[in-house]
Amino acid sequence: MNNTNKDDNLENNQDFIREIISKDLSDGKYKRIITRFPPEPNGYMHIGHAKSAFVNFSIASENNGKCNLRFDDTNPSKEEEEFIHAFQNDLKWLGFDYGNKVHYSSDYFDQLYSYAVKLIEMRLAYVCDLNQDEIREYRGTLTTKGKNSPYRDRTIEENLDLFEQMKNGKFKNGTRVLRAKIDMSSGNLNLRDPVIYRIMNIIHHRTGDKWCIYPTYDFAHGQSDSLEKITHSICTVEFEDHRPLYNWFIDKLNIYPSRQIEFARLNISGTMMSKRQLSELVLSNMVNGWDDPRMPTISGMRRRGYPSEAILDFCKRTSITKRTNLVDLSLLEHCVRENLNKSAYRVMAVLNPIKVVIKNYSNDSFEEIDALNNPEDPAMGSRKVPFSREIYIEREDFAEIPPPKFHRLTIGKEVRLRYAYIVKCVDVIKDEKGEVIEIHCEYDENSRGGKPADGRKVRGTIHWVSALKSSRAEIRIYDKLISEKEFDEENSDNMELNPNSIKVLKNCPIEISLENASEGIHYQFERLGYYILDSQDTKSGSLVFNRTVSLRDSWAKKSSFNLK
RNA sequence: UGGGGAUUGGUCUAGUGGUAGGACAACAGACUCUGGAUCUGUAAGCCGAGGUUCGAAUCCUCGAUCCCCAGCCA
Repeated sequence: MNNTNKDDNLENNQDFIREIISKDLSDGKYKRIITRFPPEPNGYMHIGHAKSAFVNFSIASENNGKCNLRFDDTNPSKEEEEFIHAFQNDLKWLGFDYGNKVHYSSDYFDQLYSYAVKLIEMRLAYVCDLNQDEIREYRGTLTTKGKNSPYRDRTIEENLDLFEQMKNGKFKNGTRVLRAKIDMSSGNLNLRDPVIYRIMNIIHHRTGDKWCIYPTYDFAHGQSDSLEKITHSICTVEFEDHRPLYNWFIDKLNIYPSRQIEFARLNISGTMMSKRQLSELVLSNMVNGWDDPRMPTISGMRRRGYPSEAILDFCKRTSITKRTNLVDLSLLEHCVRENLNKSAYRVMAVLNPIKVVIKNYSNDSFEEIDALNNPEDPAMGSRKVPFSREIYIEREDFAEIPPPKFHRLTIGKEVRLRYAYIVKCVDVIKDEKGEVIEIHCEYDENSRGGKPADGRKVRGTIHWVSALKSSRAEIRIYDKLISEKEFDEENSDNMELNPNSIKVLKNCPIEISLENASEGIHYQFERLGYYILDSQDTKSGSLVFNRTVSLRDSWAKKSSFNLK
């Protein structure tokens, strides 16, 4: 019984946010939980967003509540329609249900404007004529207090009039702002009379030219939460010191009290998660668009072949805390492999081919060998793979002078060609430089299917592709985007990609059944890794495969011989 | 004497005064027609110093280190 309890506890482990919510529910504070996922449409959705969406959507659904998708579109200078569509597409692909209503902060521009007027009327906001530099000067520094703006004590009437003129486009960009009147001596800089409306003569993607003043994040986010009756507004820790401001507006405006709760953002080794850096990669063409398979974007991962279930599983495994973290990429890859191992079709392809001639096999014929589509799941059936006198194998699978414990092909030794025959290497042919260019073997005709008739053990099994009857493909191998473990956010000189982040192999022999490969199907190239057809660059007759992730390779690690 | 947050094996995390547990990574072995998968095992941790207590990762005190904040970005 103790054991049972212990197991239950382990499974029901609650993070601190779920604890808060459970308590709020049991205290009767709320009847129904409403969360929100509030991306700014200024880039594509990435795995960090996915984590946040996962937290918000799953907490809502666990409690029979709902989660609103809300685009935080208060800054028309950065936001674009394209990103809104892309986000919705990615969200759907991941399986998040945001119902049929999409919310926008811009839905509340009218309401927000009247909140601002209300604040002015309460003497809690004022129009400030200081320019940007002056505002910064007056704000003080981290260790010194700020001082009051000379415009802080304008009359309500004057403020109302000026604010209306701001709205009516009477002033140029940057000449005036509306500020909340709080406390210029606060230790929290967010409370030193924060700007809540700024003049921007820019067309908004949804409201067009209706507005030339736009609310800032601080003035829009909390009130939008409140208007949607969001019970728990979950965001990342860098907003922690905005919370007093968030609460200040709710309090002064006397509106529905949403509660902001912060948790640490997700970081993954070998990649970067900042929207700024990611868009820089795209804009500078350092990568090939937002859906470049090396990108940590959802569209990049999809194109690379990461299944949505694996991404969700990863989000679930990286739990919710406030600590700064750097999750090892290997956890994500583990989730991907675990998912794909069960579902991917096995096929054979050779990345670095060398020709093998089977001297005692008839020259002019080929035969069809049965091969399992997935040994993990016999229900996935089998297929025919053509076998012939000339085949390709992986260069790494042959060694003239084998290192210790080498279970592959070497002169005088036997190896099994997967699903086909046992072959023994009898000779090699070298070029002028002494490099092996062709391997000569003899096959055991009584080992069809890979089973020697006399039952002898053959330790090594290698993959192969018929030279007579096969196809060709371009294969793209990816590695981590950046080589440094972490790198400086602000220093863009540091934006150096891992030079090996992509490797393109052309004209690789692949099993002929792959000519019918279709988009979105996951394949395991046996002994190599998981691959998927590239959705952008595959044309009929010219196949391009992306490596999703390699198979774990305990030999490569062990063997200094094989180190690349 | 600015404000806010955090600190458990290499990494992520559980623990809420009573044997520090899990996952990833690593290592060793078993098994195997994928050196895959699977299985078994090994190593590895409470930031530090005091205190309270029969007993402290947990409570108290002092200290250390790291992260965030000086956008009219979010």
